[in-house]
Amino acid sequence: MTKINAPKGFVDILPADSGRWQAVEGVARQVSRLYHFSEIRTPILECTELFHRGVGETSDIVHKETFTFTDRGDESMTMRPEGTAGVVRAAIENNLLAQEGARLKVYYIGPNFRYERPQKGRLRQHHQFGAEAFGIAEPQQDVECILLQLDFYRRCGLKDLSLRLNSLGDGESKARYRRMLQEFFRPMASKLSEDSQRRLEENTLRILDSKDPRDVEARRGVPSAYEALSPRSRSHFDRVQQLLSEQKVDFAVDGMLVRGFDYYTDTLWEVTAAGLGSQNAVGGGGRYDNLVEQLGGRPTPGVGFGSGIERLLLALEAQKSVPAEASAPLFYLISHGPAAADANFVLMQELRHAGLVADMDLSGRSVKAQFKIADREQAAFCLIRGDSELAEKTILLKSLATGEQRPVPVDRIISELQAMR
RNA sequence: GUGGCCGUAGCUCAGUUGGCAGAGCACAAGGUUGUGGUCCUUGGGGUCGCGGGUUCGAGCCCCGUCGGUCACCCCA
Repeated sequence: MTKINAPKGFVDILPADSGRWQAVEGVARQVSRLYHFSEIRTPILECTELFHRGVGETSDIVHKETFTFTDRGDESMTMRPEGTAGVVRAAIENNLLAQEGARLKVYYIGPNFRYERPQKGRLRQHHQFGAEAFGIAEPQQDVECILLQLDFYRRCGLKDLSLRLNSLGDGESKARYRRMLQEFFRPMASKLSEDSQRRLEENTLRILDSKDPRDVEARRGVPSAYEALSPRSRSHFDRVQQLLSEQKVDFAVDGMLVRGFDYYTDTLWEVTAAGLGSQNAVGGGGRYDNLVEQLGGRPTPGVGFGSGIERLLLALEAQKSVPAEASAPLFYLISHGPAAADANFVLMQELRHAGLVADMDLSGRSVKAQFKIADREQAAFCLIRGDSELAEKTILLKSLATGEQRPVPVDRIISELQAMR
């Protein structure tokens, strides 16, 4: 039989790693609760139309990176490439934003799918912790989302991160800036990279964050987005910065920061971290005041972020602070002979019912082998029984840390163990 | 979609001008007839990614292919 592998860019999260995932997810849930965001779980599969209307036809993510297929009913379906569009769809569909003045603060943890070539920090299935806040257009809401995201990193122990901020303004400001850029770049179009020459008409803003040296050179003296901002967008962005400063948050305004979704308006931000390789963004977000209306809801402002779990774990690993969930001590039962093994199998279940983590060998291995397993599994204590203990109605309690052992009457063993837990 | 690098034991890797496929770790048994970690002995493990070609002979050379990885594009 030929071996079957996971699809390219899809990876297993193995027992050796799942503790780290649980730790990080635990922090996400805890910090979300503190900021009074509630969990929402939306489907992984959505109608393709949602992402075309939401994320945008011209964005690369929808244009060439979606897992899209036709289902048995001839409907075009797409594995979600990001979290926001589905959340907005769900909020509209379930009338969570139907009332005037409706507010909604939600978070999610789950997988996203993008058909790309894998590299360090990039997979075809990756996981994000994200949060979205609807109904508040004030800059305070942008800042609350940023603070939530940074607090998440802080509680995970992530150091060495930097927050970059930009504003492309509302729809009119964005269109104005786009025209300014086209006028700026057109006279020197031939000096741009091939990609950027194409972008000039289709996706002008993207020229700003190109890494190609020719583009870096060409955009010297390029007008900043701030110049194109409407007075309202300008004061919104100023206020966001002011509020962040009041919170003593370090940030840098980066006029070259552009993000991949078409729906962003006004504020957008990105957090980068050390140790991630070339793909160094650990999370990013922004405001999307037109998205709810675009997807058929009542006009409702929104702002939120998404943060990559894999990249966070990579960054934590690089800085050598590996999160781990505190684990309860393991009690490993050791049997000499089949009669003791039978008795221990019964006792093991009593330990578990008493809330103690217990395990034992079920394959009749030698006592020595059982001890080796207990050691490998990092058991805290061994409970040892043979014929003589059975006769005396005792069991030996041995600490694997100190090597000390003493007999304990079987009918008192559970209360003894609970006392030292 | 494009480019660089890498595929040999469960893991990390050696393998000389083409000449009997190896080491360390891990795993198993024993040293100790009822006691782990350290130590010693022994043992099981291989389609050298796959398919062709050159050759008396290929892990090694050539062609193709698949997979992995890093980078570009783009993004978490």
